[in-house]
Amino acid sequence: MSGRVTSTDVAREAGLSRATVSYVLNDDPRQTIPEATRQRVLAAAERLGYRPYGPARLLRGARSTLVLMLTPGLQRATDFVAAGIVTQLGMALREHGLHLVWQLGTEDDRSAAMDLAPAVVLSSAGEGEPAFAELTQQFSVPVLPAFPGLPGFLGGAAVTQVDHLLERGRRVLAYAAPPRADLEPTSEIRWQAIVTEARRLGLAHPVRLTLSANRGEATAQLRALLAEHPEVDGLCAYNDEVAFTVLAAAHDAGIDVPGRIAVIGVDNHPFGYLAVPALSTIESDVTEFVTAFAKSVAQVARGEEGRDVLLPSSARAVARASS
Amino acid sequence: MSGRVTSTDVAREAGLSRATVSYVLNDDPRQTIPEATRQRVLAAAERLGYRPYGPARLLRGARSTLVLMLTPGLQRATDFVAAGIVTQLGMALREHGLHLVWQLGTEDDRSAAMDLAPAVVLSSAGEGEPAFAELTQQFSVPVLPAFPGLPGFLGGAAVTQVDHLLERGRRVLAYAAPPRADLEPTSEIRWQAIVTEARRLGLAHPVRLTLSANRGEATAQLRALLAEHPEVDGLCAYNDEVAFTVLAAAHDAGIDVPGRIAVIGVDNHPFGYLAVPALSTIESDVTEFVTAFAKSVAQVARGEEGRDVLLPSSARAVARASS
DNA sequence: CTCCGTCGTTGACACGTGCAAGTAGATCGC
DNA sequence: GCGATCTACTTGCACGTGTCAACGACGGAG
Repeated sequence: MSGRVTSTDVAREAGLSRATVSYVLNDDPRQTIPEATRQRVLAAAERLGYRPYGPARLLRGARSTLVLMLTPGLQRATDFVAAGIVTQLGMALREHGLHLVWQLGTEDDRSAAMDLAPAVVLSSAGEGEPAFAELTQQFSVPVLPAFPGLPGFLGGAAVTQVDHLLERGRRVLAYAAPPRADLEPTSEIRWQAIVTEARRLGLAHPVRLTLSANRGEATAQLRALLAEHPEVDGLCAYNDEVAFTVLAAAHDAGIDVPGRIAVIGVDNHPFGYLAVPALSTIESDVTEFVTAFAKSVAQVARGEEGRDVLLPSSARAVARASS
Repeated sequence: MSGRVTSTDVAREAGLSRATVSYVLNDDPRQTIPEATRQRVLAAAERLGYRPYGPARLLRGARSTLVLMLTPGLQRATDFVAAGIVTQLGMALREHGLHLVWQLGTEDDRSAAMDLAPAVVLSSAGEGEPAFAELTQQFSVPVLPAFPGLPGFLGGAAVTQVDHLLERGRRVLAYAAPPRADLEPTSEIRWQAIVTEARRLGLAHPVRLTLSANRGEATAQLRALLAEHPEVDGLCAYNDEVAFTVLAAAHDAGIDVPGRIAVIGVDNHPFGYLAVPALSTIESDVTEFVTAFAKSVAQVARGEEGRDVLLPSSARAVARASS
């Protein structure tokens, strides 16, 4: 590396020592520096385009400003919820002087974070999972769950779905699960929450259906479901994508929504507003979570014990034409 | 930092010098090391859980394995195209020994990359934009456009839209632009490509419409458009989100799609398959771009001159019920 | 004039690593 | 038998930074 401008260069340019330069640029309050030399250093630094070299200051013992977020890839369109949280979190952390960087892909790639030496690592793996403990060991850095309290968050949305359909006068519910096997754990949480809430409200035990991703098959499945369970009049979908599948199937089967059956999704995907009929859904306001979580992460980054923050377990129904 | 295990610790544990430890762990081919000591070092390192400290090796002059991607936040659901490219690129770069990290948000935050000292920076800003030159100056690191040849990419999709509608027997086209002002530059590229292709094919000059995000307003707009231009029988949407708006408006207005007007979007959003009617769209295969681009980035990271790689300007029509 | 405190500045060290150069001891060539 | 080569290591420097302790100058107090 020949091209790097070091603080030694600045010192030479300003005709001062490197120490003085360092004191000026970090404006160390314990040092008294006359305005004249201050300006001299600043001018020299500006002239040379000096930028302190991160690795060197880290080596010296400075705390990193980096927060590393580890998640699997963004394959599905519905991952936009997580993407939104990450985006917001990045902005919130910036106000604490921290910088969020995001690494997609398999989490077992340990060498990744070596070069960047983050202050904190956020992992999408839940706190209980084995991958989590492994990470803590791998980095010599605190590891936090990226989405703490996720089960409550997921369950809360499902509960709100049931409450909303009850308000709309529905009494016998179905649950549409996604076809992807890797979503099974989350789907199970939603399903259990729906079952529990239905029981609490004195409703009939809900019917569960794993909906095909194929439109024709989904149509047949929906027809069969309503034939077999004619009393079903409301449907909670795993998320808006599954809800879209239900709407498409209902349209193709000539089933009236919400006349014959009411449908509600989760996520408040922007396309839901444009569905036929417009899709009712559940929206979760995560802004207060994000700000609280950012503060907690900042504490951990400073070496303190971070306060526990959980994703909100309450959610809001967005009522549209499909329910 | 008390807790860090250094190579000195490993050396002491193995009863050898630090240099030997370094040679073993980096298996330096210029050194001959007997298997016995080799194992001794490896065992000691394993026992202590030693992980070399990235900043220190960077300081020593090692090349960083990090590639920093800078883009604005992922707000809109349609950003999933970019998200997909980023995900794929991350995997491709890993095969070159590089690690992609992604920072969302405003690009003017220069201090961000300081701590992580990347080998290359990828900016979503186009090569021509002023922000681009600024970045190159700010980092002392090569900056590449994250999506090179974006105009051709965008135009190619639009051209394919026109060709497809012509194949379907449509002769007079409309173009539906998005309401967001920040998309205007991209939208203009699409519009120009459509105009040019229509002229080349001897079609009438297309009609341009900036569609409201409000469903009711969009319905009125679409009605007015078809009343004013009764000869219009095909519509190219800016992307699938706008196309969804068109489909919703057509449904609400009682306009038959594709009977009265054929509609085609861009992006191949997964929800398009579930639209009413199923949305025709344009799909671009970026895998060969991604692999070629990853190779180019790896060259630049090694200090060589990277070969120019462009996003594909050709695209494929996905024909569904809406056209 | 001497002593001492303050101000402004500097030399020197440490952080953890990679690698060039050097060094004992063993082995080889003649 | 003795220098030359080779093996298996070690000593030591450099990377760029933050900061402690020291140091000269200077001015005021006695």
